[in-house]
Amino acid sequence: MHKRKTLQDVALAAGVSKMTASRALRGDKDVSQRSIMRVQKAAREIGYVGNHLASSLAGKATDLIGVVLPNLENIVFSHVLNGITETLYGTGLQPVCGITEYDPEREYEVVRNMLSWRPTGLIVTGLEFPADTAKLLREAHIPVVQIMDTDGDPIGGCVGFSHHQVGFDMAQALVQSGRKRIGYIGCGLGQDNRAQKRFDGFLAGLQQADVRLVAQRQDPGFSSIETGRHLTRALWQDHPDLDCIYYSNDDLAAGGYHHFNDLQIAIPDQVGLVGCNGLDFISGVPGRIGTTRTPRHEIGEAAVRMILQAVASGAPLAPIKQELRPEIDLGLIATQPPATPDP
Amino acid sequence: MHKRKTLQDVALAAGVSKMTASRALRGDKDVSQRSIMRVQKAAREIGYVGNHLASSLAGKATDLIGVVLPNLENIVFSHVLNGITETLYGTGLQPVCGITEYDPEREYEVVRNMLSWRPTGLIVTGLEFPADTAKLLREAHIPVVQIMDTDGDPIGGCVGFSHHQVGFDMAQALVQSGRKRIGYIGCGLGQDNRAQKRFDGFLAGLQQADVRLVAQRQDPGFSSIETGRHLTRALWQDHPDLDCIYYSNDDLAAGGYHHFNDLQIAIPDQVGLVGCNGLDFISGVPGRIGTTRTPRHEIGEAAVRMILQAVASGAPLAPIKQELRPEIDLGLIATQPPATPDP
DNA sequence: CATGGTGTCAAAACCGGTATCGGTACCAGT
DNA sequence: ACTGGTACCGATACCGGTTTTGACACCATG
Repeated sequence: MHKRKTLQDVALAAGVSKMTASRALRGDKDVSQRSIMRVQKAAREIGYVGNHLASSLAGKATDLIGVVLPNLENIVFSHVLNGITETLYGTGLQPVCGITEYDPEREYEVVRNMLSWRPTGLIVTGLEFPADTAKLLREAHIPVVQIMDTDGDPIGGCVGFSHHQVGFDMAQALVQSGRKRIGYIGCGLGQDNRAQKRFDGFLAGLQQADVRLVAQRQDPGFSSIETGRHLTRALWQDHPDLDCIYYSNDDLAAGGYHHFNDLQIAIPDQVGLVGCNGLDFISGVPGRIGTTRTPRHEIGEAAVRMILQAVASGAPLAPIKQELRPEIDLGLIATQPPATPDP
Repeated sequence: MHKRKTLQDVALAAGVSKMTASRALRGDKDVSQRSIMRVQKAAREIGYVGNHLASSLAGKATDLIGVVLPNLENIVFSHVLNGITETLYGTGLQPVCGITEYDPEREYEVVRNMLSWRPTGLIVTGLEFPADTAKLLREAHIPVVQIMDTDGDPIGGCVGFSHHQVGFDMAQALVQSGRKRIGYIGCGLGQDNRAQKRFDGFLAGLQQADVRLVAQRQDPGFSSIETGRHLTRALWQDHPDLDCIYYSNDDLAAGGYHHFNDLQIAIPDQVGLVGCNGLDFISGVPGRIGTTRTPRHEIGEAAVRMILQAVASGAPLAPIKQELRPEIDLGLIATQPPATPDP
């Protein structure tokens, strides 16, 4: 077994005590310039790499920010994580990421595991948690920020947007632009309650406008372009009179886009497609697919800022909601009425 | 300041010693069933959450696997990370992820920071490292696995594929399928030397087939569908006689696809598009865009297995390469000769 | 010259666990 | 009754840093 270099070794090599070496490396005061030089030189020469375990244990505070996300295949969360990472860069803090796969049990384990590293702050996804997980978060005594969703009561800080509102607004916008025969295609509703909230809001929006949802297709699995294509085919076969389809996200909408493209059905003239998230794909076909541009990167940023502020002030994070308004982009749907307008 | 519950508190509440409590919670032997029950009950009641810092420091081994990736916006690396996470799940080990943004200096910091957590193993991206970073890796005395690339000499384990070969094979395949007037579009060549390797291999493959690259367009930034569209427009304006474009990745190819779609130029009849990675988008337009399907999830899996094996055997990881062959899929290009064949 | 402040450093206590080792208590064998 | 083995438990010494405390040298001041 190899014996790693320790601070003691550095001190020995530099001819000072452990303490002085520690202070010198951390840039503490009360160390002579001469000692600093010698310690740094010694550390470099013997290839010393500090031990975060020891320093964090002794210092009672780590430089970790726990981030709990449901999934990383979904690029939405990658973007959030990126926002977090970028904002954290340079602050001396570091993100540690845990994945739950939308599994509450796994989520509990991940949160617990995070907390056992005594992080400085914690960012978790969503507002709803099982009782035991919520207990952990409440009693963590560190700043906790819940992200992505604002439809509910946060435990600590909260940054995101209302998915219900997003669905509602989109329904209203579609009806206003003249679409009346609207279908819905969604994925993973059982696991992802935010998609469910959007759908609920969408239905509420339609109802308020006195428009009925013509039909829907749902799939329990993860969303993908492929799935979007299949569901669209199925829905269209039964309801070729639709003038608009609302998808629970952009991946599915992209699948629909390809399907209608193959059929040479004009988008959005004959049928309008609307997704959610404003992914790269959407800007690849400018104006063709409507979407709600969600501020993913910004959510990551805001969450970090909330934590930084709480850490700086030393006060625990009170339940505060920060609402970031997503932006609806109907693209060409906004300007082009459906090809076969309602009588 | 709030005082966190410690093992001592649990022990006190359970009426046993700290040691017994420790053993009971970890499922060590030499503890009576009665003590186990009482300790577990006490721990639950006072809401005890272990301290990984302390246990790792005392136990001389963490349950961490460091993962160093250049970027997470790029879904390729998300997939790798997912493969790692999934394979690690249930082993008791946990991934910690660091992002370098292709910046060597930042990479050094990230690796150093990782090592300071004394992880059980380390997974890093790529084969080439600056001298100081390489030194860190060599002297880490833990299993190090380098992923994504096999064109070079690894420090420890190595899982990936040859990007040179991928480019080379694609060139050969395209020429064999009858494409002769070939252009190239790429991104971020300065930072991402794997894209550069593919390009080099591609050129070598063309040369061997006695075909000259007609033209190329490159952009220093990150790849995106938008960028692919712009570069394609630019390239096509100057060279409307191309019968094939090779893109450094699928995002760019998707941009090209949209561009030609708008122009109503037949794909792949008039111009064939080929990317790299086999992303979801490609299967969304089946057969229309060629690609090289890279085993991203598998790379993550294999890297973890290498580390697990090294940990189990206790031996340091010798420089071993594991080559995973990507799979070329030309789609319709394979069966449809270009519309205006070479005379 | 005594006094006190300042800059520099080292010894010791401590952070919250685990490894080690040496005890008890209890039972079976003789 | 004595021995030996086994199951269980706890005191103690760490792990590798940081914080605290205090000592010492040096200088300026009254």
